Amino acid sequence: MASSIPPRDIIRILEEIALLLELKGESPFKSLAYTNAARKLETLEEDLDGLVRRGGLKSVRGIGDALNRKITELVATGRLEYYETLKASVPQGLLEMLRIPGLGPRKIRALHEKLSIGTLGELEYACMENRLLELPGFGARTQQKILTGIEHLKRYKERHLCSEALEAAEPLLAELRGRAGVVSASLAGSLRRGNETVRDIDLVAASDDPEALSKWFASLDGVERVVARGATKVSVFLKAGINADLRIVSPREYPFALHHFTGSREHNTAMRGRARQLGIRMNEYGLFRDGALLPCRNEGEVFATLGLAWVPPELRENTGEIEAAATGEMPSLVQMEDIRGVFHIHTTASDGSSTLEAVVEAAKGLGLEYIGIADHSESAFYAGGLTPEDVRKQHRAIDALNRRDPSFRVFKGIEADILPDGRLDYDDATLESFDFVIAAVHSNFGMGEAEMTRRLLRALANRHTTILAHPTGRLLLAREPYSLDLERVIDAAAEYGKVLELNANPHRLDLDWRRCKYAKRQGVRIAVNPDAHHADGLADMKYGLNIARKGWLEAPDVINCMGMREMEAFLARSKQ
DNA sequence: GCCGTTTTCGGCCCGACTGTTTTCAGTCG
Repeated sequence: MASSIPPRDIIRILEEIALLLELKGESPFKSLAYTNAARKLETLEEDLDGLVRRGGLKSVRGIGDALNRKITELVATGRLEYYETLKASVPQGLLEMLRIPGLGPRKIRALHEKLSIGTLGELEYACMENRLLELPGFGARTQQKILTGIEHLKRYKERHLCSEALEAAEPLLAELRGRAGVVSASLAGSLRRGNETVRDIDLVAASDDPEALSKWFASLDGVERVVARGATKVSVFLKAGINADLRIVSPREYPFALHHFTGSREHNTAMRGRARQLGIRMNEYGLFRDGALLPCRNEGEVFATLGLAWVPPELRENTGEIEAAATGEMPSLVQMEDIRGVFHIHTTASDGSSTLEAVVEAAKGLGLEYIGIADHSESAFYAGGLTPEDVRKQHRAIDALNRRDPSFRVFKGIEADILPDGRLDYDDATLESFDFVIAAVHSNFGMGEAEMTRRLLRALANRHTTILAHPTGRLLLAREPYSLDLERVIDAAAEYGKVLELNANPHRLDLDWRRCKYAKRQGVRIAVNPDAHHADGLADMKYGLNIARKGWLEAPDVINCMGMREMEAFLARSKQ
């Protein structure tokens, strides 16, 4: 029984059912059950097909009889009759309307039932004719807000790369921290949790004069307009094209608020559940036993009060971090200071814009001990791929550099195209001449799952392959991953002792953090690679490190943490 | 739709803000 549908489509369908149920006015708890189930599947560590086959789905907490049947039907047939019937009974436009801020399922239902509005276009037109004013609960401001929201949907995407959000958020945070009267301030939300894409910027600040701070924040230079402003919360839309929410709390409340607004919601719910077991009520204002506050000076004490070790924000997704914090098994996550060298760097020899010498200097400036050059291979003519003659020339240049400075090592590598049949695009003699080979798919993305998986398995089986680059080929917010059986690819990497790349470019961040834990458990090591096309691109390592941490990786899991000598031995060994 | 050391029925996290009301419903996180 091979699945005809990728797990991410099943997750999407469950999420859509949740929204459709809300739009139909069904019990919000029923809708929540679907959202929770989607969430469970998303963080499932076992292969979904296998789980369904052995009937283990039902043992997943949050999946009962009904969801078990529905997910099984999806896996087996690729379709779900319940979903199709449900979908057909709700106009597609209503789903789109959920993306308008201030419009939720109930208001949308009213619009549909009372004014027969079924599309965004109809909604916009009705607003312009002032027809929303007829409805109870709607007024002129709501109507204007909806019009603005529609305008927005047209102008901006709803999600942002973490890199872009950070670029907008960091100056705000710096201004906040520099402001007199601000005792503490921090990023919060998905940005603090290190997610690859975010919806908005969340900030938390401690101050004894919230009114003044809120007013000042709303008037900052980067603010295009104020969305909402109350005593404890300011929401602004930035000129950078992203929303920023600032929560202002008292210094006493700060640790609790920081934890609360960092989330994730799933993590918070689980934390509250744990608190309740201990007879403690938990909310953004504090931990309370019998109504009395249990004071905490920082987040660490909040966790400690619940008998937990501090959980790094990246892990707060309720995927086992609370259990680990309870049993003293919290991983010691990899950090920038552990990084001794980086691979996957392009130079002017192919499509990079910095010379070999420039990237070497940049890497030394960052305190690295070694780098691995990996320009494109011959069949990547779009990127100026290297002919075997170009390769020999580059190797002579690298040898000269290594002779000049024995304290820093430049490894000779290549980003070799994986041809559609899974072969690498150089002959054995050329492949043999590199210290390492990064195998990568850059063409024929559209092949089916079985064929793509075979292609990657063959590339991994190649004795010259050291690292598999950007394993799924996704471009965040732009291109879906190619279809492949990633579990099998990870398993094969484990079997052949190959390294998987965690591409640190903020557009990729591929391998996905949700799969890192599985790779780690299979014993696969990860290379966090900047895929730099310019010396400045080395700075992208910070995004890759975020994701590695989010994937529970520790220094021994990441090959970049090896020192130069250890790396020389490792590469020599992997060539045999 | 899920779940159970108080429960197989009756809960399901909960508080702030907005806009429309004149005490509250809807939305959001």
